[in-house]
Amino acid sequence: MGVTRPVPLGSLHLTHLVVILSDDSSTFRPNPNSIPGAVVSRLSLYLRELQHLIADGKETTSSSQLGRRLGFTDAQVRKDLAHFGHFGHPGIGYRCDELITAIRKILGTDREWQVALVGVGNLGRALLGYRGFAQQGFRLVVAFDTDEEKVGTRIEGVEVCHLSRLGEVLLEKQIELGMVAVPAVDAQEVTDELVKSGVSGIVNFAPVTLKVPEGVSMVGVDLARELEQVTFTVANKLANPD
Amino acid sequence: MGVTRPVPLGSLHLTHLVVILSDDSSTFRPNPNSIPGAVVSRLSLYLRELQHLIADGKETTSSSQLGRRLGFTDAQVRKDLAHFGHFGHPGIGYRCDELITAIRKILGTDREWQVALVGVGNLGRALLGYRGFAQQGFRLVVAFDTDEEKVGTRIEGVEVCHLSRLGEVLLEKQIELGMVAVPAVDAQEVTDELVKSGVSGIVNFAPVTLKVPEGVSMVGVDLARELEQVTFTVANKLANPD
DNA sequence: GATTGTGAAAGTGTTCACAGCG
DNA sequence: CGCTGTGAACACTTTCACAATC
Repeated sequence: MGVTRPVPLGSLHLTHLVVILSDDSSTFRPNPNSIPGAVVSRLSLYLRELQHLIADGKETTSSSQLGRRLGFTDAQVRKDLAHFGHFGHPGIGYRCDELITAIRKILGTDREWQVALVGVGNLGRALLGYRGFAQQGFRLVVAFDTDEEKVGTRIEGVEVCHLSRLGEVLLEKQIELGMVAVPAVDAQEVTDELVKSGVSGIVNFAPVTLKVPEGVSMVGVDLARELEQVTFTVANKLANPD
Repeated sequence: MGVTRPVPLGSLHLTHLVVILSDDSSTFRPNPNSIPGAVVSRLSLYLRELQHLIADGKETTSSSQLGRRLGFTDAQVRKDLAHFGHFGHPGIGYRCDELITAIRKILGTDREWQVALVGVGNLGRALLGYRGFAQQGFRLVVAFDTDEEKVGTRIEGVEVCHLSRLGEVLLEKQIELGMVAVPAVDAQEVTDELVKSGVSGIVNFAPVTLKVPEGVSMVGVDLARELEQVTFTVANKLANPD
C-alpha cells in the first residue's frame, strides 16, 4: 500500500491517509487482521437492524437507537464504525441507506457471491431452501452429495452433482465459498477438496474443528453448541438465582 | 451463598471455599454472570474435542494437546477450566472421561433437556432431523406450526401441533427450551408465547434481535451472518494480501 | 520430566466524557 | 441543541512464567 513515502507539509496529522491515496475513495480498508472478529460480527447485526429500520420507513438513525435495539452502548456502535471510516453526520446521526451501503462494502456483500453446498442431508436441504441467503447476496449455485438417488436431481432449484465432480464444477462455476453439511467424519476430507478447488471461505456445520491453510477463511456453526450456551445460563441461573 | 461468615484458622487461603460448604461437592458453580461468554463457548469446544479423543481411544490429554487441536494456547485451556475447579492431574494432564463429565455438569448437559421447536419450514424440518442434538442430551419432543397440512402429522418421529396449543402442550410436556425457526416477522410474537409458557432458554434462527425478559436466556443463530463473517475476511484479504 | 494451576504482566476491547460540528 | 468521532480511563482477557505436584 505504498503509504510510507515522505508526505508533504500539513498532512502529518491525517490518520486515514490511505483514503486519499487509494483508488477506492469511500471506504477505508484496514488490514483485516487488525479488526477484532467481534466488531465484524456486530457489523452484520447493524446491517440487519438498519434493514429493519428501512423497512419501517426510517430514513435516519443514531448510534444510541441502533445500540438500544441490539443491546449495545452508543459508544460501542460509534467505535465499531470508526474502524472503517466516517459514516455519521454530527447532530443528525446516520442515514440508513448510506450506512447500509457502507457496511455491505466493508463486509464484501456489495456484490454477489457464488456458494456451493456439500452434503444434501437434512441440514443441507434446509440450507438449499433458506431464503435469507439470497436476500444478503449469496447465491447457492450447486450442491454435492454421494447419494446416487440425489445426484442429477434439482432440489429447491439447485443442481445436485456427484461429489467426485467437485473440483471440475467449482472451477467451471467460479465458486468462491463452500458450506460443509456432511457428517463429522467426512468433513475434513470434503474441506480439503474444497480448498484444493480454490474456494476461499467455508462455513462448516459439522461438529468438528477443521484444518484449513492460511488464506482460507473458516467459520463453524455447531447447533448443539448453541443449545449448550443456553443450558449453561439456565442451569447456573437455577443453581444461583441471585 | 452465605460464605462471608467468619472462617476458622488455616482456611484463610482457600480460594474456592464454597466447594467445601456447598452440598454439590465436585463442581464449583460461580455466578454465571461472572463467567465470560467466550469461556462457556470454548467449554463446548473442549467437550466436543474430548469426545473425539475418546472415540480415538485416548484415555488422557493435556492442555497443550487440546489447545493445539482447537487453535488455542495451553494456558487458555487451563485458565478456562480453572474458572470451575481443579480437573487436571499435574504431570499427567486431564483424564478425558473425567473432564467430559465435569464439563457436562458445568454446561448443564449432565441431564436431558426437553426442547420444543416452533416453525416447521425448511430449517425447522432440518432441525427435527438433526442427530447432533440427541447425542448431546437434547430431546426434541414437539414441534409447532400454523400450517394445517403439517399439524397432526409426525416429522422425524416428532409430533407437530398447532401453534395455538403451544402453552398447553409446553406445560404438559414440561418443556424448558425452545427453538424459533419462523419467519423474522413472526419471531417476536412466538418468543413472547414461549416465554409466557415458562420456557427458560431460546435459540433463535430468525434474523432479528428478540426481546426477552431478564431470566430467560437467548442465543441467536443467523446463517447469512455467518457467511458475512467469511466474506469480510475474504474480501479484505483480497484487497490487502499482506 | 511432564503438566497443572495461578499470580503478575501484557494485550485487547469497552466505556466515558467531551471537543467539534451541523 | 443533538449527535458524532475520539483520546484517555477503565475493564476484561490472554499470555507468560514458574512453583507445586505427580
